[in-house]
Amino acid sequence: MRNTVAKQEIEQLITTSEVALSPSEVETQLDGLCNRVTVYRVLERLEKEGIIHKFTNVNGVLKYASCHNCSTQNKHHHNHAHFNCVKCGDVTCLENVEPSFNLPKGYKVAEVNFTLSGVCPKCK
Amino acid sequence: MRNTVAKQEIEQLITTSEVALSPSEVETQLDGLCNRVTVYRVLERLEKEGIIHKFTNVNGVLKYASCHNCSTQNKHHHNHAHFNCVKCGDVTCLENVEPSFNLPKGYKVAEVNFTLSGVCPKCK
DNA sequence: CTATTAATGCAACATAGTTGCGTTTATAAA
DNA sequence: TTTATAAACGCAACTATGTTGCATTAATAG
Ligand SMILES: [Mn+2]
Ligand SMILES: [Mn+2]
Ligand SMILES: [Zn+2]
Ligand SMILES: [Zn+2]
Repeated sequence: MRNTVAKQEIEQLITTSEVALSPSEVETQLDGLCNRVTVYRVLERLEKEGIIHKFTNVNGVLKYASCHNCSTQNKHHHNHAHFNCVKCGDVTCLENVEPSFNLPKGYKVAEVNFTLSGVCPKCK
Repeated sequence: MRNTVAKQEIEQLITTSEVALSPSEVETQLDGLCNRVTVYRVLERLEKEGIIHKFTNVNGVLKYASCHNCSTQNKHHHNHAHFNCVKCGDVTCLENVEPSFNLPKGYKVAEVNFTLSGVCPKCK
């Protein structure tokens, strides 16, 4: 994995962001630093390295946020909730909120996507 | 709300389906009965009437499934889990699986999207 | 410094979903 | 039964999101 300018900038952007970002939001904030396609590819790379994680927002749009205890070795574990505020539009990780649930016999879970929408504390 | 052919067929299709359907899957199964745009519009109408409910699948694609205790009066309540089998591709409602979780103070939840992916009992 | 190949840019494509507008048709009133 | 009305529809055009192939550029190992 080469340490390119695009990679550095995008990593910086996401790890310092308070909110989760979509590829198009990343592209906008980079303001022409690199091509749209490169944004997608770099985000994919960063995810493989365990630096960021992705999830599908309530509306179906892909979002990325930084990881806290992941790496290429330690596989991603992101069963935590994500919250989408309908007022400010912010989408944030709720790292400490993990849903508990009981599946019927026979289901084997690989991935959990738990997304909430509503009003965040800032907008309340 | 007028009782059109397209509406009847689409309602039939979804309420008798064992799995949740995306607009394009509905379109395919209708085999040219109506326009693609009409599919989207009818699905929206059926949802407003409390006949079907929608959710965002793990991959971000919209899915619809029939409701069991909803109506225009009784608002939608669909906090139940949805399961996406990575082998057969089926997406199903797990009506009896509702996640429990504790949010930090100040969050007001409006919608819950809880989607699981993995292997279903049939494919195990 | 040079060779290798990962990473990039570009163009073209694919899929999902939306919008405006003129036409059709379900329904209720005459 | 006929007619008027607006809900529903079809079509075309558009936006957003994401992907792929291929030629070019540039990070890095030797
Ligand atoms: Mn997260
Ligand atoms: Mn359901
Ligand atoms: Zn907010
Ligand atoms: Zn299956």
